[in-house]
Amino acid sequence: MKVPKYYQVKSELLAMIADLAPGSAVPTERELASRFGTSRTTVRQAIAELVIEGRLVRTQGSGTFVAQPKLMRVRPLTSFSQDLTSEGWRPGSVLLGIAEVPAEGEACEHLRVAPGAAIHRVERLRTAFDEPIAHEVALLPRVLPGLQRRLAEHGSLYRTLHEDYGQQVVTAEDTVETAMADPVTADLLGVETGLPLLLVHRTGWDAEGEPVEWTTSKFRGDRFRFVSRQRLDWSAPDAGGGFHLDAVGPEDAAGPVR
Amino acid sequence: MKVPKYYQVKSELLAMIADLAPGSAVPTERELASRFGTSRTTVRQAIAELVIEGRLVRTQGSGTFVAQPKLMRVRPLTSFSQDLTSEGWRPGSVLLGIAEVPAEGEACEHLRVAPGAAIHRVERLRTAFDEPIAHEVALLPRVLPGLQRRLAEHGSLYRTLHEDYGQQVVTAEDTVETAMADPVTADLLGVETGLPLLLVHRTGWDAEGEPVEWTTSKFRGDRFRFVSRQRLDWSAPDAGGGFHLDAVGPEDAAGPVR
DNA sequence: CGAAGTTATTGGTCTATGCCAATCTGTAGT
DNA sequence: ACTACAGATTGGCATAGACCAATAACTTCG
Repeated sequence: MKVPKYYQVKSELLAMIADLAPGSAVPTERELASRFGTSRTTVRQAIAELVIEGRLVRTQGSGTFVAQPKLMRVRPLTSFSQDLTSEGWRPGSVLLGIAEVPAEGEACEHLRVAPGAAIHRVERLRTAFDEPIAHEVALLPRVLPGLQRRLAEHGSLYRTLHEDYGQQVVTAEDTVETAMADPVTADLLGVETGLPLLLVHRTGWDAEGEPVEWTTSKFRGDRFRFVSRQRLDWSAPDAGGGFHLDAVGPEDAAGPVR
Repeated sequence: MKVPKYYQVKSELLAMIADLAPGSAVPTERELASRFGTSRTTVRQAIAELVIEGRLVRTQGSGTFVAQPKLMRVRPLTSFSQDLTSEGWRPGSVLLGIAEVPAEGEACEHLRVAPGAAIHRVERLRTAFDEPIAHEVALLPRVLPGLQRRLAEHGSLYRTLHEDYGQQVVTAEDTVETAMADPVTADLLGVETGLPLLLVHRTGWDAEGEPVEWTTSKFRGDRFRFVSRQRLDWSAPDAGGGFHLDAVGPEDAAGPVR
C-alpha cells in the first residue's frame, strides 16, 4: 500500500516524540520541513493529525509541544432494568481472519494471561446496509477447539461462546474515545485516512470474574452514535452528576511505514 | 471573533447542501474555488471538515456528494449491579449562565413540552485539574424558583434538583458521537477549531417517566475516554453481541457566519 | 453489439511562497 | 528594578500551480 509523504513524516515525528516527556518542545515547522526535505505544508498536515490524536499541542507564536496523556472518565453506572425492546435490524459481519496467536502487550493485562500464551484472535468487519461500519478484533483467552467452524455455523461470537463452550459474558466494561483512521483501517472501512473514529474497547468477564474477551472496535465516527439507557443508583455519592478522573497512558497510534 | 475564509466557505457550502438530497453531487473543487473567489486549497479545507462531520463524501475521480444521515447504535443494556467504588477525583465546574428561555426545536421533543414553553437553561464549563474539559448545556422543563441561588449553594445540579425540588433522575439515556469543535466551543475549551469532540446527549427521566433534563455536553476528544461497566442480560435475544440500527436525521452543524 | 483501450475529469498530494497574528525576548527609557 | 516598546520567531491562513491516481465517458476495434 502506498504511503503518502505526510504520513511518513507523521510516523517519524511520532517516533521522535515517543521518548520525550509531556511538555517538551518539538522543532519548528520550518525546521522540520528542511530536515525531512519536504515543504512546510506537508509537515503541517502531519502535525495537524497528531494534534487531533492528542499527541501534540500547538501554540501560535510559541511552538509545538508533546501533549499530556489522555484522561479517563468513569461513569459510575449503578442499577439498571431492561426496558428496551429489541426493535431494529441486525447487521452483517464479515470474518476477515481467525487464528491462534501469542498474547502480548496490553492484551495480557486485560485477559490476565502470561505474555506469549496462546489466545484466539477473531478479526471481523461489521456491516450495515452492506456498508462497512466497524473493524473489530476480538481476543479470547480460553482454549476453544474448532472455533472457526462453530463460529461459521452460529454467526454470533457471543452465541458460539455460550452454546458451544459454556462461556458467558456477564459483566462488561466498555470504553469509548475518539481516534483517527489510519491508512489500513481507513482502507477496510472504505473511508479516507484521518477520519475521526469511535474507538471502543470491551472487556468481558464471566460470573467468576475471569476475563472471557477483550475486543477492540473502530466505528466510523461520521456514521455512528452510541446509545445506552440506564437506571441510576442514588445510594452512590453524586451518582450521575459527578464523574471521576484518572490519568492513563496513550495507546500507540500510527502504524509502521512501509 | 474573526472567521477564517475556509470557514465561511464551509458555512456557505453547508447552506448549499442543506436542501439537497443525500447522494446529490456538489460542484467540483476547482469550480467552487473560482465561484467563491478563492484557491482550491481553501475549498479543500472546508470540504475536509464537512467530510469529517459526515455531511459530504468524496470519491477520487468521481466527485463530492451529499452524505447519508448518521446511523445510530442502540446497545440493549439490561441488568446491572453496583460494584464500582467511587474512587477518583471530582472535577470543578464553572457556571457560565443560567436563564429562563422558551423551549424550541429538539428540546421540545425530549422534554415533552410545547414550543415556547418556559424552561431553565444552565450552561456550565466543566473542568479537571483547572483545565477546561467539557461545555455543557442542561435544559430543565420544570418550574424551579430560585434555581440560581440554590445551585450556587450545592454545586451539583443533580443534588440541587433532588434536595431542593424533589426531582430525581431515575432513568437516563446517553448518546455518544463524534463532532468537531466549532469556533465558539473551541474558544471555550481552549482548543483549536476542528478538533474532534465527544458529543454526549443525556435525557433524564423521573420514576414516573417524565423528562427531568436534557443535557448536551461537548467533551474534548483528545483528552477523554468514556468508561461504563455493566451487567449483560442473557434473556434478551443476542444481548451484547448484536447491535441495532436505525436512521436518524443529522443535527445542524456549523454555526452562523459573522 | 460488445469488449477493450483511450481520454478527459475529478479528487489526492506536494511544492514554494507570502503575509498575518500571537508570543517571546531583548533593549531602551523611566 | 521595572515598564514599555520594538524586533525576531513561531504557528495560522491563503495563493497558484504542478503532477498523480481513480473514475467515468467516449471511441475504436473485433
